[in-house]
Amino acid sequence: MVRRMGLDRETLLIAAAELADEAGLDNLTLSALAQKLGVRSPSLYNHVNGLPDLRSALAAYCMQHLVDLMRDAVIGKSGEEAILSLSASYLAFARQRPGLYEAFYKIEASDSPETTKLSEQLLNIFIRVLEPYGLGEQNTLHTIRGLRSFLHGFASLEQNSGFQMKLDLDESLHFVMRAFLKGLESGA
Amino acid sequence: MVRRMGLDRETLLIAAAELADEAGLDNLTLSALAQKLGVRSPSLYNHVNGLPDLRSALAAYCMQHLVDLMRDAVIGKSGEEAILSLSASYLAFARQRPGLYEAFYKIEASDSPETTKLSEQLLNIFIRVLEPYGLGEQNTLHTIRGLRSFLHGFASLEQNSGFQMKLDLDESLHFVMRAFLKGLESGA
DNA sequence: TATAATAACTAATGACATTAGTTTTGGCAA
DNA sequence: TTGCCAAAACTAATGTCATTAGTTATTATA
Repeated sequence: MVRRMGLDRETLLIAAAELADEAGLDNLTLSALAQKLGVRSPSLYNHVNGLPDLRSALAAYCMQHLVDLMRDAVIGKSGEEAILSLSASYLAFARQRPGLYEAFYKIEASDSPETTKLSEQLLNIFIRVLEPYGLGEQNTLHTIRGLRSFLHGFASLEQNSGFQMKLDLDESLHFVMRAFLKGLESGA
Repeated sequence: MVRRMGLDRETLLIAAAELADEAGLDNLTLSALAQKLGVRSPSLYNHVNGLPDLRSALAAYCMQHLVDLMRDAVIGKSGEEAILSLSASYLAFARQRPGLYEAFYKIEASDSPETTKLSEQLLNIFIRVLEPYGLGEQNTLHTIRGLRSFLHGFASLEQNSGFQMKLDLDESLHFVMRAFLKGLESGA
């Protein structure tokens, strides 16, 4: 049952992610990808349903990375330490894989069962990590929205050179996160 | 010196912004814009230096709106009230003009003297509004990075249907902002 | 009214994505 | 080993873009 010859979806995705990281998601074209893979571009349609499907697949691929990374980041940690570790990992990933991260946040809308499932897994990590704060259901969800917004916004501004100031990025992250968590503790 | 006939840059930008709002920035093509304006697409080059220039001009146009809006939002207000008002205005704008907002954050890098100037104006509004908190220079800048990240991330997730949960968006905004500001007050 | 500048136009090119139809190839059953 | 079938590659063609070059029309002003 296993095809030995030619491409498979996995290697195609890996190459696509590399291209996106190198040149930006906008420059990930089927032409360029085909060329990188030593193939004519219509051949890619045997593995991927056009450019939209490729981008959606990249988003899922990215989310899978993020889930693994973030689970790893909180092992053996709890409370503030866990949240800070998780945040730092998130931003480090966005820095290392800018094109892949771009694919993730330019889809975001759960456009496939796979991304929906991964979204839930991400959500659950946040919920678990916030348990020690005892915020209650509603406020936990508000808090998660806050954390996701902040992390995504920070990553996005970083990518688009939105931070011009000569000021250490990690210090900014740390300062802001500590302030927010302190506000949470003091009972919002 | 004033040309009476035909297009000018202003009406072109307004039409472009409308198109972007209706169909998303990706679907703002020179073809579509020309058609909307009753003109052939090469004619647009008399007013705009290709698509990249158009998008950059839209970004500046958006920033000008934002500066005006945010200045207006804090008139007669100070402290927490001013910051909450400013945040709400920012998000309201992103909701109302999604395509225009997209142009803004997909450029962001100060790619022209105009956007650089507008960036500084935006920055100064934040600085002024944070003065009552007496955070000192460094921490003020960290805080501004936090606010910008959060607001941008929130707007971006909202636009990409990143918030699936049945949970009021304005309440999330309010909860998160209050927690953060509380954390700031308690001396980070 | 004639001229110079401006802004529209047509035509052409090249990069894409995508589709249809054809050929090649490799696993598997006889 | 041989022949078949399905998968995956290919070529050819189409249509949509952005962009450039070169041409025509129009308007303000001298």
